Amino acid sequence: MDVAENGVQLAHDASQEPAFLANEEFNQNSPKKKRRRFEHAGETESCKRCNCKKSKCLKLYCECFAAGVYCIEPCSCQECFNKPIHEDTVLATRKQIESRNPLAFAPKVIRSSDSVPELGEESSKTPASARHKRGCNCKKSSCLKKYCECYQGGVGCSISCRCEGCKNAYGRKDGSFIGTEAELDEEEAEACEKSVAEKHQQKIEIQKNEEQRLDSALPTTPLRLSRQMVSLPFSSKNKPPRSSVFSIGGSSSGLYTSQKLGKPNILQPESKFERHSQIVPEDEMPEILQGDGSPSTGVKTASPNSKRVCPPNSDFGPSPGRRTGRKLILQSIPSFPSLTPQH
DNA sequence: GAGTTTGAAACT
DNA sequence: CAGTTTCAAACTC
Repeated sequence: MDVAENGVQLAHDASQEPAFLANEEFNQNSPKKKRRRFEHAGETESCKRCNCKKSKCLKLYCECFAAGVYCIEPCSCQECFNKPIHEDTVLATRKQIESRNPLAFAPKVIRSSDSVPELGEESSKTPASARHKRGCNCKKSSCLKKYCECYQGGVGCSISCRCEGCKNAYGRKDGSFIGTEAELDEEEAEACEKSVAEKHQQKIEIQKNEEQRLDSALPTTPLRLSRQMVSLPFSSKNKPPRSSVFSIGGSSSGLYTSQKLGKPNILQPESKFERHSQIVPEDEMPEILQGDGSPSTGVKTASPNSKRVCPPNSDFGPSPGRRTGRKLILQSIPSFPSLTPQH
């Protein structure tokens, strides 16, 4: 039924709406440019976008919407309402969803190196350095495919999962770690590993450095925010920064950021995340975690091929923003900023 | 590329 | 809260 309608009622609240994405209006309704995920081919620029047909991109089914970003050109969605033009609808809908589930837009994968929200106990058992917020409910995939949100996020299953026959390579529900991440790396590890395995194993050092910086700022905050969906490659290509370049858009970071600083952050106790988004100068640092992070550090990724895959949510939640080339780290954006109950 | 499978999200 | 339906991604052919 009408999602839009329902949402509208709340719309007035949207007045606070932050800057969503910068945008103009991109009708990408053209079904022609169907571009699935980054599959194998165009990992370069088209990392991933949604392909919604019925949800109008106003439900969590839509990855863009779920991630808190507007749909942009590469999307192949139809009847998309997840655009700046329909800002109020989007915000209203989000509110509605959040009212139902406050954590709906929170990062699904929570890095719990040290601070585990609630599943603290198992955190010690699970090897993975992160955990899925709600846990999966897989029955047939054995948590070995991307159907599994835990697996997809590169994290192990935890007791919160209700999966059956869990074989999650990143860590099973029962705590038995399959151990060898090596296993992973054969497969798509290439993709994810960059975020996961690699991180855990090789780049520990770098990670430390980085994390110190980032984490220090946000101890508990999921980094998922660091979505670097920048399509900067245009810099030289001169591709018109179609509004869609959400990201650095100056005012908008790509997420529907409502920067109400005083908001009660559910996950983030500290309300002081200013949007000092640390933007990594792309000129200098193309990709931090990417693997090729910095040659100088020497800790580079082990992957022979420097294929940069853009994991949907490598380690931080499904981020539509793939690390295309450079990354913009906005650590400050509240994960589910958008609409916090203003009361 | 079309069709199938899968599990989250949404709905009842 | 549990069962069912809807949905879009992941996957297979």
